[in-house]
Amino acid sequence: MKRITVHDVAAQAGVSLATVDRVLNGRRGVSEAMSQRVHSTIDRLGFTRDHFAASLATSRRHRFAFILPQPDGNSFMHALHDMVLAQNKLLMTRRIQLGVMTYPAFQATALACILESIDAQQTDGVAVVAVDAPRVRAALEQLQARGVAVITLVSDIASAGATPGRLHCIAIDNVAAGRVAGSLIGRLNARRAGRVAAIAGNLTLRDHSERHLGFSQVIGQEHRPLVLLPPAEGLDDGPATAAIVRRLLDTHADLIGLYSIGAGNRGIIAALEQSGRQHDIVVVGHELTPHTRAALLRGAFDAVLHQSVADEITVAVEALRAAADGDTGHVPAPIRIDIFMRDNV
Amino acid sequence: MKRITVHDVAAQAGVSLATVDRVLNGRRGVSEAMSQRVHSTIDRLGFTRDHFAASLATSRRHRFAFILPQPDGNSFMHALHDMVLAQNKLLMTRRIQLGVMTYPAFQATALACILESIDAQQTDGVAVVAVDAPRVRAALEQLQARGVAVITLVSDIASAGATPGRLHCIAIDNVAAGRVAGSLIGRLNARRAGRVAAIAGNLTLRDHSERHLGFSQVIGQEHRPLVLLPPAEGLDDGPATAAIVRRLLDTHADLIGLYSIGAGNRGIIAALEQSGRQHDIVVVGHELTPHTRAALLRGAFDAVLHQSVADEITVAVEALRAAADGDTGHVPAPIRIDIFMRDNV
DNA sequence: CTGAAAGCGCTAACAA
DNA sequence: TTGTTAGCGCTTTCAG
Repeated sequence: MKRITVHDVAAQAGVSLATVDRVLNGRRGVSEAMSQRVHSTIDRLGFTRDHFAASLATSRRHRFAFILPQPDGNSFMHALHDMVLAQNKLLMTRRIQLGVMTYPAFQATALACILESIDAQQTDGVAVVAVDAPRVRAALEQLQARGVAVITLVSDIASAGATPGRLHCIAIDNVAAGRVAGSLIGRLNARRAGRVAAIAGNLTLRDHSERHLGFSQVIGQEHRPLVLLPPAEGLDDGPATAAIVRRLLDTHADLIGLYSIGAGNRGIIAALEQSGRQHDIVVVGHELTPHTRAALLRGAFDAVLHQSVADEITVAVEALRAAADGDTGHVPAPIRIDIFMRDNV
Repeated sequence: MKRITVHDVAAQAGVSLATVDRVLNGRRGVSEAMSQRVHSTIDRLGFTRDHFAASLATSRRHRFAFILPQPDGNSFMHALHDMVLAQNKLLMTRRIQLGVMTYPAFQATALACILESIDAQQTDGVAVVAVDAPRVRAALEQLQARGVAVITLVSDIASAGATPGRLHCIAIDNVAAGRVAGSLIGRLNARRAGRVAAIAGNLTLRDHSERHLGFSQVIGQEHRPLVLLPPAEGLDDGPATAAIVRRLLDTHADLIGLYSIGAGNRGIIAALEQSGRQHDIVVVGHELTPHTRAALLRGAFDAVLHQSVADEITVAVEALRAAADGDTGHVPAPIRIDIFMRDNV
């Protein structure tokens, strides 16, 4: 019960190894007749290419750059950062090297500068947590023109016109996430009326604005007893979000729902718990971190919407590898919106 | 910028390839001094073993058997079945072969017979959706004694005594899942009182009984306005579960919560929608299938708890491979409890 | 206990 | 257009 190899195929088809290889990899330089013959013996023998041998023979290496905002106090970005480094260790054995570069959060110019400085010779692909700005978009198109595969991660850029600016966007469906938050806050407040608020980091980020869109759709259309306040921006900063929450609590005695669209959850949790009103307000946030997890367990948060950092890195690397190997037609797996509540954290 | 290979390590350490290989794979027959020397040069040079070459050189193949209940009308089991076959195609290229065997659902004896008939020579590992019964347990221990790696999938067996009966259990935390269901039904019924019911397939299955345990804990301890009815068993059968639901609806005008612990969701959905009371009752079920998904979108179901079939197969295969390669110390990744609601399906 | 040499199955120069 | 031939980096006999 031996394995069927290219040798067997070559012998059976009466051709050489090289011909089999050409057919197998769809390379040109094979006559139609030969190609047919090889193909038919391939599936007559039930041959399947050995992935390990193939990878060994092509001594190809890949270098991918991950460009992320500086984590600062942002646990999610911190986790993303760490996960890239962790994956890098594992991927070494598979001939893939990951590098990380960071830019100050929200700073389109800084991000663009980094993108513009990337050496296309040294880099096969780039995954970027994008800031949606013209210069960033231009830099990404430039990179693609120089043969670097580009995907956005977590937050996308606008795709105006014909050229998409990036190959894929690896992220959750943020409008849907906002809708989930809206439904949760609406339904957990069933038979109750009052105001609800949403706090974003920065509404120029596409992920934040998309979440807000979905949220306001659901609250506005399906939960009429709830009144949505105008969105606030806390720049993903703990003290800033805490101040916003304190102001909301002071101003609105009837606040019964709060959606934390971005980061800065530590500030939100602190301000809520200081007020003692955390159990009267349904709170939904994003990204499971030690802080949001603890808040869920204490009942300060009611749900946390999450995107698996591990999945995102895996899918991103896979997409970059496919692109670098010229495998068009690769469709990256969608990233699930995970809902965490007290009992499944 | 060449890759560092075993040759480099051997040369630098002044030993032969074979010696490097021995220390690399922790094989015996190397003096302590040699071992030290090789180890130090390995991390001096920052050598990492090339996964592809290693796999190619060891022409090892693995055959794993998946033993599942017959899907019949059970969409989840059907998906599991299909996923094993799909993964089998992909894994062929990685020298892993997956086989599927089925037994009539719930039938411990039939399952035991299959397990007892497995050829330990032909099989490196077994993943089984278990029925918890003494003879099944004995058969699994027997298999392990004959050198076959055994893991349970989705539903576990009791682990009495010292010998665990299986190496790992790849499944969600079913008690936690039941708790999530309880919290959802309790909280979505806030400020309301009434009865809630749970319908299992068969409470002798550990996954079903664990879910029921978690559910009754939360309802009993945290949602006092809700009264939990005794559990019903529908044998994962559509018509049977439909009949149960109809009886519940007739008997209890104040039914406001329903937890579908097992399968047979099609029957539950049909009976609910026939009654027209589906929007007055908070319904939580398990496993996202075309039917439960549609029910979520229509509002007949309020939430679906899900275990990713793809993840489970992947983790199971990885665990079996590790076991077959003698890699004790491998810890399989936990399976997440996914919560799906209308907007994130 | 250590070393030399022959593959694993596929790919890619280089010839023909 | 087709064939020949030498590896890719590691493992594994089989001698020493």
